[in-house]
Amino acid sequence: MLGPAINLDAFVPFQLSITANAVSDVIARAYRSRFGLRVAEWRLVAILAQTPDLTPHEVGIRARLDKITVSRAAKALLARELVVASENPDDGRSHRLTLTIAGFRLYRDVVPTARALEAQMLRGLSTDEVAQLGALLARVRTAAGDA
Amino acid sequence: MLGPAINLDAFVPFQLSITANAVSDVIARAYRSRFGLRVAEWRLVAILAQTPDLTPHEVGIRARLDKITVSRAAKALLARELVVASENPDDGRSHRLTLTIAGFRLYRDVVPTARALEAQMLRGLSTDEVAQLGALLARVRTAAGDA
DNA sequence: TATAGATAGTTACAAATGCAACTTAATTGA
DNA sequence: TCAATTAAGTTGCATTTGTAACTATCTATA
Repeated sequence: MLGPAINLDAFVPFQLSITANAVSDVIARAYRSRFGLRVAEWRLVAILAQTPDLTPHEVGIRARLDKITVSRAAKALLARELVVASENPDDGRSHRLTLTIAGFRLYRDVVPTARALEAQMLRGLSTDEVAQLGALLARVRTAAGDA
Repeated sequence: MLGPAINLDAFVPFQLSITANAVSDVIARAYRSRFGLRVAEWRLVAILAQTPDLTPHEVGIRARLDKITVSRAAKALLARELVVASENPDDGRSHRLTLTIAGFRLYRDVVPTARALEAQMLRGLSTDEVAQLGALLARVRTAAGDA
């Protein structure tokens, strides 16, 4: 072996992957079982709750989801009438997505769960440590070439 | 809305997910294109390089992979003769996995790439910050109920 | 020492994800 | 202005991943 072997447990990409998986497993199961939402759908809801009338393209940028995933998530939400699509006067290829009243209601119901799960995962971390974690992740993301 | 809305960008599970995805995209593509390995297969190789003669069950624990994923990864590595299976004298249901010479050679070839990718993602972080990130991730993992 | 229950691992099937091609519309620039 | 190129979004197909059921073996205990 030229150079030291790799101990997986000390390998940051591994740590990151297993942590994100552990967290997202818990969250994905909770959203699905309680609200019938996949994570991508939840992201759409959360984004549209803050900013209505976004195109799928704009949603994708904010949610960090590719266009196919946005398309499928939007399809599911449209079918459940949690979202409506309206014409986009600026671009005929596209349309604008907005939450319906039911969509907002769902969002309002999900938020406490989302907050509680986040709090559970961050229990034991101080406010400073949470901020540190966020900052470190942002720097890693940039270095990894966040697309 | 009861309580504040959720800003996805400030939501730790979201930050964690998009960071892990950004990192694992880069890594998965590199391993696959350069060595024909998926991430799970790479984990098996890395673990068996450190500790030979592990059962799939033991590999799964160390690699944080479920038994199906280990089974499939082992199948692929066995087919490429990067790994061999031998009888497990302690348990007839199981077997022991070990890297072949070719497996070790592959490992040796992958390590520099793995190190370089990790370094790229951690560029700009001090040694202390890397340690901090690792420690914070470990604590989040535990709180998320690392299975 | 039978036998019931649990565990290791694989296989078969279902669901989700990713890629490529397609449609429609906008943009560019002769 | 009118091709040629680019971009938004969707659909279909292939690959990947996850779930359930199954076989074989081990463990516990009556």
